[in-house]
Amino acid sequence: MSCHMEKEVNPIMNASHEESDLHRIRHSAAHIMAQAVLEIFPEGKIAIGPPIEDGFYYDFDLPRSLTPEDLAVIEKRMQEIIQHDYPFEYREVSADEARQLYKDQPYKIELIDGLEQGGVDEYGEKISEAVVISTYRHDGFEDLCRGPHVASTGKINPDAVKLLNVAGAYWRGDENRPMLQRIYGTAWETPDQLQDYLRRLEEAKERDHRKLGKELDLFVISPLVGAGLPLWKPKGALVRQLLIDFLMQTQMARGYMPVSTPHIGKIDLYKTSGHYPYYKDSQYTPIDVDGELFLLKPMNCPHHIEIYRSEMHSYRDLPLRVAEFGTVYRYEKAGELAGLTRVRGFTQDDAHLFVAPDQLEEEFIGVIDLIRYIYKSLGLDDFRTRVGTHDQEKDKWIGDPAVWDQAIQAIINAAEKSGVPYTVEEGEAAFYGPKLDFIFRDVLKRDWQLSTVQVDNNLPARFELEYIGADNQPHRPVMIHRALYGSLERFIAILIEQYNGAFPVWLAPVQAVLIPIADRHHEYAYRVARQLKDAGMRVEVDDSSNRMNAKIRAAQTQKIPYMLVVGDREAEAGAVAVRLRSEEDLGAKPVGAFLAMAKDVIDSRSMALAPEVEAK
RNA sequence: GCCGACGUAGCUCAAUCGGCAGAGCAACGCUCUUGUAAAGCGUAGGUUAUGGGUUCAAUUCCCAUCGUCGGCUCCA
Repeated sequence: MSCHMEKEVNPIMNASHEESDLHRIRHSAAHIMAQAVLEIFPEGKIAIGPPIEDGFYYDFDLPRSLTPEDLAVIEKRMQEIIQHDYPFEYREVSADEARQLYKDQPYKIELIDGLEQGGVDEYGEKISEAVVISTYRHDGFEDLCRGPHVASTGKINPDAVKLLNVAGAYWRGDENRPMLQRIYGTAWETPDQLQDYLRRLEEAKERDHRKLGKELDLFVISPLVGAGLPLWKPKGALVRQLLIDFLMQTQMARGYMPVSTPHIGKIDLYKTSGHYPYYKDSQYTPIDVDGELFLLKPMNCPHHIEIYRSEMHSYRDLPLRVAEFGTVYRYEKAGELAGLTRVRGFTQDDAHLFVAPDQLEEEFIGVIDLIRYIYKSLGLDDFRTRVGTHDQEKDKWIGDPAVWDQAIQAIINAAEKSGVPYTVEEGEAAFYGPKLDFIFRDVLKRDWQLSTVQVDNNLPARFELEYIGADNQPHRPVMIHRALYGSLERFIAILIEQYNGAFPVWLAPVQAVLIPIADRHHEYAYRVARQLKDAGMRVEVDDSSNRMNAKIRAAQTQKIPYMLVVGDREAEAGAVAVRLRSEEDLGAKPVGAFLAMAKDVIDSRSMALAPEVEAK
């Protein structure tokens, strides 16, 4: 539930390309790999092996763990099989024939049972009726499969296939079932495409926020403090603070009011809210304070509600918007932690809007507008939105269906009027109400749910919230939970990767570095630095004994937007020689002219470093 | 939590079969006073993640713990 959870959307595979050549190649490569593995481990059991985005995998139950050396052997054997150019032969079999064929393969038997009963297909997806059971055979290997495949193994380019890694995976994705070994591979039409893909993987590694965070001194995670509890170093904390200030200022201009609440609260608070005990598993053990139990807060909403309840409200007060950068703590299993994207303590840019029911749509429009403004300011333009509605069939939601329908309609109307493209996805709602999520696709083509706007009629009821209407009667407000950055930690991780560490000037921890050529230029460099600092810029002087070239290299590595070289000529002219991190040389400029240009770039939150120069 | 890999100086990495723990960068000192991506020389820096075990001898082999990475599961 949520008060906006940081939910991550995994890379989505586009299912509509089943018939494509790449799909066939990858599916066929999976079969060939399974053959090669079974040749090495004749007693091995095979599970499933589908194509996926960028490649394929196959799951095995083997007598021992696979090593990287095994992968090399398997890959070599795959290439031989490919070169033999065995045809793929399709045939249909009855369930009994299939069971006979795979009598030593318990996972296949389970799949066959599923196919026969019309329950689930070989990928575990629901199918409505019994399907034809088919196999594909090449060389001596016959696998249960609906296809399609390439005509023969030789249609695959042996130099465009590569096995990548081994990983554990539960059979049927169920943690109560056996852990299998999954081999991931990638396959393309040409060796060039494979090389491109491998290069993309390398690039992703270079952009990784964990690597850049270290190199740029943004944050550190200390095992002594604890896993999943990041520490912000001065430069990272500065970026974080700038993002907080930007959003808070923007929000206040739009009628939000800042509030601030503590990190713990009585367990009774969460019992009233309904969060406890249903979400016990992701909460930490309660703290005993003089015999009374307190929880580290896993969400901010109950605290905010108590602020609302602390006084009487008139309909004239609504919408009432309270906002806080609130740090919450949630238990994540050790193996799930990852850099800043999955942590145990994180800060939400949380806001709760208390509105009259008839204000819902308009308030939603306002939130959508705010989100789009912030995204645009940060250069995040590749996103889509999703209206999450309740699952019609399951009993996973609470409340009056008519109220749900009203809320969904309000959200859709707001999306329509705002002109944001959206999809409606059943079953994606919070259990207490529908929501609108903003899903951002990053430079590495991964999808992340960033912003979420959720309608809640449940908490107002549980806490018996009221406002006095124009009719002098008490009425129940509707709550909107809203997070824009979501988790500040995750958001900054995404920004670091999006910018590849090169923050726009207004966000750059150091905006300019003065590079004196010789010691005799230090005094002038300090004077210019003082002038820029007085104007509000974040400036450093590199007064090390290094050569100018080394200073430039250091600044480039730190992705500092402006390098201001000062030597005899500049000192005499009252100028700075401006080099941009994008490697453009703007030449010498009077200090005042540089400052005016930089201030303009900063104040406008421009993504570019200078007018007429492209963002980089 | 589960499967697997890994953990050596602040950072990036070496160290043959179990036989004296090393380099580059960074730091510090000295020299050089420099014009758009790394000047030269020197100094210092280590309980090889932590704890235990095997051994004449452990960075190396074994066990446990902590942490990281790739996945799986989970993500209010």
